[in-house]
Amino acid sequence: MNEELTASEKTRARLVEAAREVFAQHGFQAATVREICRRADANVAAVNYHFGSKDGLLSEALNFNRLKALQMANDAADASPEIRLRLFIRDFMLMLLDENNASRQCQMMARELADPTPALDKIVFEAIAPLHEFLGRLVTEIIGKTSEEVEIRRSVYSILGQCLFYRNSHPVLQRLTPALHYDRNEIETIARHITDFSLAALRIKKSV
Amino acid sequence: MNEELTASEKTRARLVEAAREVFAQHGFQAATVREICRRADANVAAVNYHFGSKDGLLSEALNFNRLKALQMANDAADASPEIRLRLFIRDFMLMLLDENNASRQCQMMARELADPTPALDKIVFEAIAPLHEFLGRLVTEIIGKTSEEVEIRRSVYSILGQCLFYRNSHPVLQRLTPALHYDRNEIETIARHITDFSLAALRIKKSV
DNA sequence: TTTACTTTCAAACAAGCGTTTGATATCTTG
DNA sequence: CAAGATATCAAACGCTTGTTTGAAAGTAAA
Repeated sequence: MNEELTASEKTRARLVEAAREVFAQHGFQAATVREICRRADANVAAVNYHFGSKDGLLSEALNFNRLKALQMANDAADASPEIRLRLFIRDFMLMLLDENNASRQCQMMARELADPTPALDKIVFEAIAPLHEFLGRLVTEIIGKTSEEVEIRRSVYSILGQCLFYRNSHPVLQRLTPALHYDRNEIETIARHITDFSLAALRIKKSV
Repeated sequence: MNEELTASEKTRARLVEAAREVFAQHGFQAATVREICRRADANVAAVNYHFGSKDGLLSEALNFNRLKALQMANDAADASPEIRLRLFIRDFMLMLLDENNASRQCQMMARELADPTPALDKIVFEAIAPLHEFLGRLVTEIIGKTSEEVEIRRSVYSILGQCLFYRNSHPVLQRLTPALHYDRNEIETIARHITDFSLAALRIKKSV
């Protein structure tokens, strides 16, 4: 995979990968250039040489391809909106929570949500706005087009809020139930719960 | 109100109040003692003189009385569990979102959830664990005692996740819908939505 | 008023941060 | 091979952080 890359390009790639790990784990502000370089086995000056600044590295590390691919695959799926919602929540939670996840962009994203950084605008308009619109369409399909837009939006918030809770409150949940760890089974069970909970709520709205 | 306090006690009180503002706004780590002291009109050394350290100030600033009072009042209310859930979510959201809220402990708490600090243990065991248990009892009353404990817990997470979303994702939501601002009406509408959404989902569980 | 104690203050400290520097090593190319 | 561009490195820079210091100001009791 790397045999066609120059040494310099390898360093860049290692830095980006290490940055994703550290940003996802600590958040942008708490992450330090020195730790990123330590993990990437690179010199402290490497970040500024290759990316200009810590901000530049963040921009480069942000990549929403997997999140976009997930939505496109879901749109293409030949299934009812209820089943597509179930599918999406499952895939989304796997992205959010799987600790062995190679693509940590989603985790980084979740971390940035509460903590504005110079890159928040890019995150919001390239990834979050489309994600909200995607979920809005799905919810509209489920409860029908008669609902007001603000009601659709609040339902999207209810779904996203449930999903993000497991990530945002992870340190707390781990203290409350020390045995907790997110293996694939656990994540899928959580996703099933969120889907059942949300679909039950949406069905009521539909019938109203 | 302050006429019985010595000058030293007044300084302490100003520091605690300023700390609550700054911690709630920026989070513990991003908050600086210099800004706290500036707002409290005190010298930079005052924090360490009166509280030993920034951590000590955080411990002092944390105060869960309002959150506890809210739960006790709710327990004492003579109403169905559904109505008590509605009441709680409304009061909780008013605490979480009201920008003119005099008691910012809840906002501070919400900020700490994703960002472990030395005070997280205190927050978790003095405030969050009781809050989860409180909601667990309420949910149990609604869906009946036949449900498994883990299912109750996940429903509590679904409710809390919806509530906290509006706070945790506030910077994002404000970029997505710039007109957004949380006045009392808006907060109560949000609380109503979360309650309706959650009760609809819980009723399904009840009948299963 | 004097004495002892408490509280405030400007200044400095040590540590950590992102970033810059200039020399050294490593490639690429004529 | 030699020369020029590119990449890495240890070291330092300027800044901010939480904290400490020792003197000055304020307070209270004898």
